[in-house]
Amino acid sequence: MRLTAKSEYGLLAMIDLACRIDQGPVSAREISDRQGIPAKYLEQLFVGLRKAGLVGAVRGAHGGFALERPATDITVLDVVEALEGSLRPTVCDGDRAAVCGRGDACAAAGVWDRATSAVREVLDSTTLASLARAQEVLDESGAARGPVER
Amino acid sequence: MRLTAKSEYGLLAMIDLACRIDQGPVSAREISDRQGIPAKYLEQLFVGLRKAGLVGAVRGAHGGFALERPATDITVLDVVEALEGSLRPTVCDGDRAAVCGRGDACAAAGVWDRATSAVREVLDSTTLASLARAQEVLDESGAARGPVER
DNA sequence: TGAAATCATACTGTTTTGGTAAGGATTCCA
DNA sequence: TGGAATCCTTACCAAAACAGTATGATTTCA
Repeated sequence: MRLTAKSEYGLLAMIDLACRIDQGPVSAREISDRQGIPAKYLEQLFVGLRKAGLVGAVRGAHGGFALERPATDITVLDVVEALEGSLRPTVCDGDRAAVCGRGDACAAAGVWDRATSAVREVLDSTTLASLARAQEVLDESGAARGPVER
Repeated sequence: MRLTAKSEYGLLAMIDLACRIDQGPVSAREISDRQGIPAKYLEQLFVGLRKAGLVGAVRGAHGGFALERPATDITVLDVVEALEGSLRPTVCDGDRAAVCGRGDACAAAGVWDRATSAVREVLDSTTLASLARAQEVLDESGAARGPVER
């Protein structure tokens, strides 16, 4: 169970797309500028997102990416697993269970499973739509107070 | 937020200790044999556990380690944080929040926070006492069915 | 055709991980 | 008193993961 920059960048990019669903394809370059994500790195992330069926790509000039499903049907878990692989316990999974020589008869394994399930539940119950809406509200109130300090 | 072999090994060792509270100090060597943990690596882990006040050490021949508090007062979170440091989101924490240039005005940050809180809650609501008890039950039923296959 | 954009693959410097090595310090027991 | 057992400390190391960069091919529009 690991959450790295891939998840962070990927989620920012997906929220960005969700905020612009009716504007046609959005280029990776545009998103990388807006979100402060290294351009070439973001390109790689979009490969994963596309292969997972979360975004569609339009190649060539004026191309870009767009959500392939409604934002209400894409969860944060979808994004994370597209980029980081299946979200399993990093400890005591698969072969590692053999470490303690107990297999199923290991009391510790249950704790890691419950922790992973708890994360999955949080990520799976949050949709891109709700995050995009929240971000728009934040942007509006921020704009009302003036530009963001950097 | 990362759970590595340190947490897995450390928790196994602590459960081992909790199952032997009334037997005086238990040596690292003994635990490493029983749990299949590299001996010298386990020694390092005990340094962290001792500095966190979770175990007490007795040096010299017939020395070893013992729980410093009742097993009912030690949670899995205590063990994990003693070994891995404070359990915070690995994404969008501290300086990383500056990545998106939004600071507090970032909708994504809330998701990572909720995920981390969910893990903390699971780990903090599980005590060594309950795990030790569960392990003893598993060991008994396993012993009744014969030796564990390896 | 040329610019804009995705797609694919390979490379790289840094950090983390999961140990190992070597020896020192302390305590018990014969 | 001298081992032997045990914890303590520090240093070292190889492999993997991470966070990008680099290069170039391919596709599309104007």
